[in-house]
Parts: sequence; structure tokens; C-alpha cells
Amino acid sequence: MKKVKRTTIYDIAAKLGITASSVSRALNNSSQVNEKTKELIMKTADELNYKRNILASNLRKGQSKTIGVVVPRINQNFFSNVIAGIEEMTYQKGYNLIICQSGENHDKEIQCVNTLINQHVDCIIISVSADSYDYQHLQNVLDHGIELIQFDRVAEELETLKVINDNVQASFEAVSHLIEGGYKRIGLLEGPQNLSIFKQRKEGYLKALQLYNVPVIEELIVANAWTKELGAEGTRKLLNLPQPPDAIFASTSDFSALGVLEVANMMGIKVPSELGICGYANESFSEITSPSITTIDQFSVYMGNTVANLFFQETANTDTTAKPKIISIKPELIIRGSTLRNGKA
Amino acid sequence: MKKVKRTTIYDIAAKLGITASSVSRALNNSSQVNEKTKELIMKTADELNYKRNILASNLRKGQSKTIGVVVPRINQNFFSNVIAGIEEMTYQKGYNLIICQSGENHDKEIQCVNTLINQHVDCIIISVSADSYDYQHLQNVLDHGIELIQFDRVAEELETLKVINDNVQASFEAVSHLIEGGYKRIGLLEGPQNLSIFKQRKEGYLKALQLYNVPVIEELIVANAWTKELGAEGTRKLLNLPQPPDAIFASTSDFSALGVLEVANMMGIKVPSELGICGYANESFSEITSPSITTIDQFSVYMGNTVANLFFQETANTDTTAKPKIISIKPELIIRGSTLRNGKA
DNA sequence: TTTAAAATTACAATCGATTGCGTAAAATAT
DNA sequence: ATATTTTACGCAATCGATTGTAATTTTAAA
Repeated sequence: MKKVKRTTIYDIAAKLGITASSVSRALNNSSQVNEKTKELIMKTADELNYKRNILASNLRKGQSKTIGVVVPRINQNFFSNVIAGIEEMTYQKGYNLIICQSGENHDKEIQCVNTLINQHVDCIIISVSADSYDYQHLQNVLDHGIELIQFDRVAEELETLKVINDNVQASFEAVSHLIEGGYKRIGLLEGPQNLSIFKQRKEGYLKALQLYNVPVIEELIVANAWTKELGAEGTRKLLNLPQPPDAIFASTSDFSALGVLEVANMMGIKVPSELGICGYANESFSEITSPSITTIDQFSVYMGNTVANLFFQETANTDTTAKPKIISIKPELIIRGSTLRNGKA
Repeated sequence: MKKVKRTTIYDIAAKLGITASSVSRALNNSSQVNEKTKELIMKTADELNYKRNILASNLRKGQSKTIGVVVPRINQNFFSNVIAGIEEMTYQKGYNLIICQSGENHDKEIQCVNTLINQHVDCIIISVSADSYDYQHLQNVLDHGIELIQFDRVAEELETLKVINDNVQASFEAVSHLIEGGYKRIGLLEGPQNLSIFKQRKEGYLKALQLYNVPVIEELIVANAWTKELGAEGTRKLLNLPQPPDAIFASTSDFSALGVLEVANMMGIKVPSELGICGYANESFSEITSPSITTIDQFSVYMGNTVANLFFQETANTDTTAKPKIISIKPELIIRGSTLRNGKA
């Protein structure tokens, strides 16, 4: 591709025998320039196919009008939805989005964040990777005066803006639903407990058991079962216990719930009559398995909207004394076939 | 967020009593600067937490090291996979990705493209929206000397780099598979014919019928059935015909195939014995419906890799006489339960 | 018509990094 | 010790847009 000399405000100015500053002002619709010349400038800009060089503009203005997003995986339903939601809002405001994926890897996450700092983005939106153990790189973002917003998977100890799901409440409702449905021995597939979201989901599980006076049975809790395969493995272990569970809450994701379902099918265990299953995240497939899987919808696109709006509010807000906001979105329990036995809810 | 004055090469220079130019050269590892001072500069840069201002750098160098991507929807499996694939490659090379979604809307697509031109991106990667009718905006990209790569949904008349699927071949294989399985009246759910991908899929369908001497029956071809709902609607129409089809090729997507499956279930028509179903795109859910849906895998992540690599090759390539490359990826037919009757393939 | 006020436009510095060119200092050769 | 080549660094222009201030023109008031 040959490089084309692109027209600048100087080209326009030269053509009209005026100064670049007037051109700049005209293009920014300043009141300091005469209507007629303004029109003239606009017309010639158009004729010369002028496009403002954002690099120069932003350099001068000391901003980038760019927001960086770091997620574990772009092509994961939840995250791609959140990103879509962010994009909707930022696009309207003329902001650009730089997307990075950390691949659930701490080092790559650090790299991504540093790249974004280099880019002088105005804000970094991040959902930390599963194996992140320290948060020096995030502190570094703040030290550079860059707005930092965490969503979903957040480092709680860091005082930043956060948009989270009320995982405790959602899990509580899910497990309550199971108990009310008559399930008595409820297994839990839990995720890496260094991620607060998984800790919270466990908390909700325990809370529900406690409220209904259901004893907590340690052997029904399987650690680190957060993929379909690990979920299946954990399920096999659970169902082979002398006293197997009669329901499993796959708190990590619908993928692990799917693993549960497949193992149950393979072992000839009927869902939901002999085993209730509840997943998390309302992945599109959860609706079309048979039976369909009860799950929790996180309103992911809306979450993206919220994150973006939070940034815009914050930049508009000059009050620096305000504490960092935390917005909690209440997820919704979607009750489906996998937990509906005897036709009762 | 209070603005922090960020350290520049001048700060480093001042601290060391040297010139900014030396600092710049040192940071770029130029051989023109003494090893010792280079080390010293590096150390101070680190101490002062210096991050290069990419805006300034790129402005000076006349490049942006940024690639723009425009897709109809970010949160659609195929596209998010392609984007993930693009990101993998571009990240390695230190390029940034700006992602936009056109929302299947021609005007928004034009806006997106213009925004990216404004950004002075080095390359625009696009999959055009369904209702795009003219391509002036894409021509405009080329006129600005910006590399343009189209993928999947491409405007054929535009001479640009393209990465496509061999839709004809894939559809041909899918329909051949149906015919060989003994299906005799094969319905087609087709997509908007202004998109070449859908035209090609129809072409493959017709080609297979012709090869096997199966007559083409116009009433078995349903136009514009490219969502789950439209697919369901079309299916209802087809199955209520005096002579209904015994198989349906949902060439638009697995979503419409899912619509077919649901209607069949509702009408008590057995799949695959009474009705064969083939979808397109290998969405994750296609594997877990019952029966699972035969479909076509497009290697979407790989497609993203290919697109990105094509860009890097092209920029490395100084030969301007070469014709724009078109890379065709051969999709793979994934045979599953929905087309396997009597246990025969 | 003169003068003050208001509206336009020009000038020049600035944002931060890069780079061609020039020169001083150091290293090597004579 | 002097001449020549290298090496290392400084100077200053540049990328394109923005903006405070100064200069000029226009308009309105006296």
C-alpha cells in the first residue's frame, strides 16, 4: 500500500490563504471564527477529504479518548457481551476501545496493562485473570493517574471503581430454590477461591444451607471445578460417594453444569428427578440442553453499559473526595427443567 | 481522578544533564549512544516510572500501530472468535486493536469506518453488515492509503485483500452428505442474497443437487431465514407443504437450524429419521442439542490469525504490483446426530 | 468623523518523541 | 606528536492540531 500524503489543516489554510489556527477553530466550531469563513473552511475540508489527525489532536490535548479493556478471553460469552455493552456506550461518546486478552495468565495480564499505560489510555477496564496473585500492575495504573474500573472478577483490596454482580445473593437464591424444591444433599462445584466471585458464590451457598438448617457436608464440596471437564470429573467423584448428592450447584459456570449433565446422563441418573442441576451465567446453550439448565443470568451486556457509564460519570465528576463507587448488579435466577421435579418449583 | 504529570524523555534528560535526543535513542536501543549512558538512562527511566507517549511517537513516525476491526456484532460466537484470533497475532507485534460493531446497520458501519480513518489506523479489517448496499466508505479507506482486509462477508467487487471461507465447497459437501444419507427432498433456508456468503452457500446446495441429479424444487427454498425465529417460521411453512422436505439445510447459521429442530420437535417430527437437519458455523450449542446438529466448522479463530498475518505480510511486502490476495479457508463438515439415520452416514 | 468596543484572524508556543546533521571528544593510525 | 577515523552527543526541525495572546478589522457608539 503506497502511502498517501494526507491533507492537514495547513493544506486547507494554504488553499484559502488563512492560518491553520483559524482552520482548527472552524473545525472545532469555535465561536471565534466568522460564519462565512467557517463554512468556506468546512467546504474545502470536505473537498480535500480532510480527516483530523487524532494523534496530533490528542497529543496536544493530553488525552487519548481511548479506553483499554482487559479480559481473560474475548471469545467467551460473558466477556464478549460485556465488551459489546461497553462498546455501545463508548462509541456514542467518541471514545475508542482497545481490547486485550490476558488468557487467564498473570504475566500476560501485566503485559496488557503496561501496553495500555503506554498507550496513555484514559481508563482501563479489567476483569482479572484467574491466576492473578498480586495487583502491583493495577496499583501502577492508578499511580499513572489512569482511571481504573474493575468488573466481575475484582481485586477487592484495591480501592477502585467496581461493577460486580451480587454473587452472594444470586447463589443464595439458587440454592434456596433447590432446597425448596425438596433437594436435601446439595453438592457444590466451586471455583478458584482466590477470585472473590467464587468465594462469594460459596458464601451464598452456605448462607442458604444455614437458613434452611441444612447441614454443610464437606465431602459434597468440590474445589476448582470450573471447566466442563473439571466439572465432569468432580461430578463423577460426587455421584460415586456412598451417599451421593441429590443436587449439584455448579457455581462456576454453565459449562461445568453441562459437565454434570453429561456425567449424569452417562451414569443413567435422571435429571431432575434424581439429580437437580443449577449452573451459572446463562450461556446460550443452557436453554437448549435437555432438560434445559436452571442458571443465573448476569445481564452481561447491561453490565458493560454500566461500566462505561460509570467511567463517564466519574470523569464528569470533579469531586475528588468522593469514595470509589461500587455498583452491584443483581443477577436473576432462571428456573428451568434441570431443577423442576414433580412439576413443582 | 487528578491528573498526574507524567515523566517524559525531557525529565530524564534533565535529571542526567543530557539531551532528550540521547534519551530517545537510548530507549530505542540505538547504537549511537554509549553503552554506559544507555544503561544509566534505562535505569533512570525505570526509576521515574517513565512510559513512552505513543501518541507523540506515532505522530512523529506517521503511523499508528493500530488496526481497526468492524464487525456486525462483537458478541456473536463467530466474530468474537475471529477477533480473538486477530488479537493473538497483533498483540505479539505490538499492534493495538480498535473494535467497532456495526450492528448490521449500513449507516453505523459507515460511521465506524470513518471513525477508524480519523484514527489514522494502519489497517481496517471488516466483515460487512447484512444491509450494506454500497461500498463507497470502503473505497474511501483505500483512498486514504489505509490497508483494507475483508473477511467472511466480503464485497466481492472491491479489489482488496480477502480472507473467506469456501462456502460453495462446504455447502456442497453438506448437501452431498444429506443426499448420500438417503434424503431426497432437501429444503434450503437461505440468507440475504446481497451477501455473497449466502449466495455461495446456495450455489453449493444447487451444485450438489445437480451432481446427484436431484431436481431443484423452488418451493423448498425459503428466502431470508437467517435467525432462529425466521428459521422456525420457514420450517413451519416447509413442513406444512403437501409434500414436505425430508431434510433441511439451514445454510444461514446453527441458530436457524435450532429453529428447525424446535419446530420439528413441536410438530412431533422425528430427527433424524423423518427429518435431517444441517446447520452452519459450529456454534458451541450445536454439539449438545438432542440430537446434536450436523454443521460446518469455519475455524474462526484460525481465520482471525490468518487475517492478521495477511496484514503483516502485506506491510512487509514492498512489491506494489502484486494483486490483492484472496485466501480461502476450507471449512469442515461436522457430522452429528441430526443427519445420521439408520446408523448410516 | 472619531473613538471605543467587539469580532476576526494571525502569530507563536506547545504537546512528546524522533531523526538528519553537525560537532566535540575519544580512539586509532601515521 | 599529529592526522584521521570513530564514537557519542547536542542542536533544531518535524509530525499536526490546539490555544493564549497579540494584531487587525469590523461594528457600534459618541
